Amino acid sequence: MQRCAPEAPLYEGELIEEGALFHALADPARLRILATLARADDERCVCDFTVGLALNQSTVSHHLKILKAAALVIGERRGTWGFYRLAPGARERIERALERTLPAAVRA
Amino acid sequence: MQRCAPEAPLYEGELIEEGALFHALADPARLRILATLARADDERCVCDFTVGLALNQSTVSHHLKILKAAALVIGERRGTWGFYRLAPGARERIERALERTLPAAVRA
DNA sequence: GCCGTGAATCGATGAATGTCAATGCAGGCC
DNA sequence: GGCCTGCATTGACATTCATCGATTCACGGC
Repeated sequence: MQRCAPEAPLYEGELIEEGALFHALADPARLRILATLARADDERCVCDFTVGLALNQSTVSHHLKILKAAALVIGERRGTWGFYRLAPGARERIERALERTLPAAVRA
Repeated sequence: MQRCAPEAPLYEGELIEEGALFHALADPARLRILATLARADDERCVCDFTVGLALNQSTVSHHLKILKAAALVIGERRGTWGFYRLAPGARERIERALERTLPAAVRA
């Protein structure tokens, strides 16, 4: 392969963390969970999602685990029920990841 | 299963399109391509990515196809070489998808 | 036309993922 | 204690995906 330009290094960052964060957002079921929590302003029971999404209970639990691993939600268990809420600063973390990838400020 | 609350519908939108958009961002190689294009302010040759990323040429082409399908980049072929640039409004589309999912304005 | 070159496409393969059924676990209630 | 209930975890399975090698395609130069 011959070069079409003398030199052209590309962005050096690895963006592994950003990829993992966006990956957690790459599923409609997880997005609906996040959208619901964002509009709730308080916690929601796990059974809400089991009923609302047309998904098995174990599948819902699986998605919640992924969202928790990505630090987008926080979960708490009280008695028999489990409650989840949006993690503080969840949107800000996504916005920062987006800013690191596609800076809004036009380049030099 | 018994309900922990009398009624609790969840977010009604399907968020399929948003999921597909975030999926395009859910890979470090694609993020590096986007980050490079965002900082370039003009087009970049495909061979740049083939050299820069430690990936096969066909793999790079595959990722570029995904980014193009997500309308995040636009590609053009001039002669033997192929050139890609960031699609106008790419960042805005992502921000709107984020806004639909996690509205910044606090809820009613 | 015939090569050479860069990029796109095809086919295959191994890994990761979403989903469900079954099981395990912790807490409440009798 | 024994049982029920809601959630988490495990195992299995089908699908999707990232990656590569080989092939094909489009263009330029001879």
